[in-house]
Amino acid sequence: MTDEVGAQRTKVQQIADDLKAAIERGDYGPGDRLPGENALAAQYGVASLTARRALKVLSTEGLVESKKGAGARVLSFRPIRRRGIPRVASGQWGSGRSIWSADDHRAPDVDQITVDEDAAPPEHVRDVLELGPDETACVRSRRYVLEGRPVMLAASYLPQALVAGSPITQADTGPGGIYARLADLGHAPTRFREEIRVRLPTADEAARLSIPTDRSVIKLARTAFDADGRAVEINEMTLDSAAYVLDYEFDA
Amino acid sequence: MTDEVGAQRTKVQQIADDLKAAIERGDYGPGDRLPGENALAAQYGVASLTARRALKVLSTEGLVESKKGAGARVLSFRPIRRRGIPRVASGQWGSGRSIWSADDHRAPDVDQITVDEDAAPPEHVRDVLELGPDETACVRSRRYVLEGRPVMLAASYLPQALVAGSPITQADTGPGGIYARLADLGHAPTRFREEIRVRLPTADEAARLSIPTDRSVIKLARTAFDADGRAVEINEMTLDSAAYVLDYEFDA
DNA sequence: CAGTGGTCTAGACCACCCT
DNA sequence: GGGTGGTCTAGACCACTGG
Repeated sequence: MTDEVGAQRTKVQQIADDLKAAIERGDYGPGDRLPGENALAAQYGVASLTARRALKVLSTEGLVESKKGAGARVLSFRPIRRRGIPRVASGQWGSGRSIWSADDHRAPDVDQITVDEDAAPPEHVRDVLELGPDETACVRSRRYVLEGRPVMLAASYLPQALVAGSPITQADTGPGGIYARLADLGHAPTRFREEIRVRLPTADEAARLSIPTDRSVIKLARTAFDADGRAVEINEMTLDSAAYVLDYEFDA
Repeated sequence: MTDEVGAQRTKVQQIADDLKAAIERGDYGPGDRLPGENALAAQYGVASLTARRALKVLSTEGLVESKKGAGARVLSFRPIRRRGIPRVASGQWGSGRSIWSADDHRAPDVDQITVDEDAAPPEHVRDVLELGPDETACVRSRRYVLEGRPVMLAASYLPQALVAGSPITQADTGPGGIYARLADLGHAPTRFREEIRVRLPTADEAARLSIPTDRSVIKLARTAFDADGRAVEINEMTLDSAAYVLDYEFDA
């Protein structure tokens, strides 16, 4: 007996596991359509709602994409590797193998770009940036799309008083991006903190990322500090949790 | 107009948002029982299944705990901050201090401890540890429980040939833990890589963590390299995604 | 033992896709 | 227009909790 206490499978899980195994075996390749809920219901002798819930599991996990009129189609899943700490002297360590295969080097498209002056940024942003009661923030928002698939939302907050008049308030920040411009202003980032949480997306996040509402997103907040220890930027990122592998490499 | 394309709310979302707002307002404090599905169904004029799905959203998010005979009770949510980098910095593990004391100030209990010789570790573990076809791995598995709530599973893999006969193969590894013993063996970890993924739990993981099957877990794989660049340990952690904030701090 | 949530069935209406 | 998934209703049985 291989029964595990508490690990008893429901019908939904049974069917979902079967489908996953079939995909893994290659019975269904990328772009192929899985059996519909009615076909599955007939095949397994269950109600169609039960079959649907099994399909829903796969779409929540990001293995398939379910569209209304069409069926559930298998996605070609190639996670993106995001290196949190830039490589320095990578030579000998570059050969260390990683646990999960994932891709680098694919440049995403960027759209939905907005640059605004925000008089009322979130409270935690005000706190970390140490904004006075009348101070505003410069907010740079954008969306990253890889191979037609939205994978990340990002919103950078900077003290408006610090960046007013600089290219940071323009759509195009020039070579080197925001950090190079902060350096021009005498506030080059020297230290970073990244904080990671996982939660369900808001309705708006789910819509902009084109993910089901029960697919988790990774909230990744990076704070940049200048040499004086002042927080000069907060970048709040929202990642499709099925699309990313995060990577941090550091010395003891 | 504040209409957002694709952000239209379903009844389930409406009810779930109302309940969340009520909890946030303090209408329901930690330990309080939310209205049952029948009460909600009557109150909103919807089917009980619809009300249940709203409650399910909250339990997926970790705001409440739903038990069969009892209702859905509000949890006191205090996420654990796990500092990725200082917690393994040298000096922390040489001094007999436990790794967890570098984290929050709350020390978890550890149970479900097993130490085994595993002849067939997962393929990616074989690869990274560069195990030969006949080599085995030492697997140290345990579960961390904080304030009665399971929050993390962990399994460390080490080359059996490297650690055979050392305290690493014992339940109690002595002061400083695994890393201090690896240092005794001349393979002190000098560099670490942490890789982070998010996915749905397996039935077994969900059972051991006592979380619903649709609550995501964070898979955190830490690889430790010695001075020669050899991978000497892989620690595969499985975190309740609602219980943790991960934190990485580093210089530019 | 009454009430609860967990799972499942049977069937409905709608919006959307594809042919 | 037929088939699909998304949402919802109405009702059933079971396992478990609590008084």
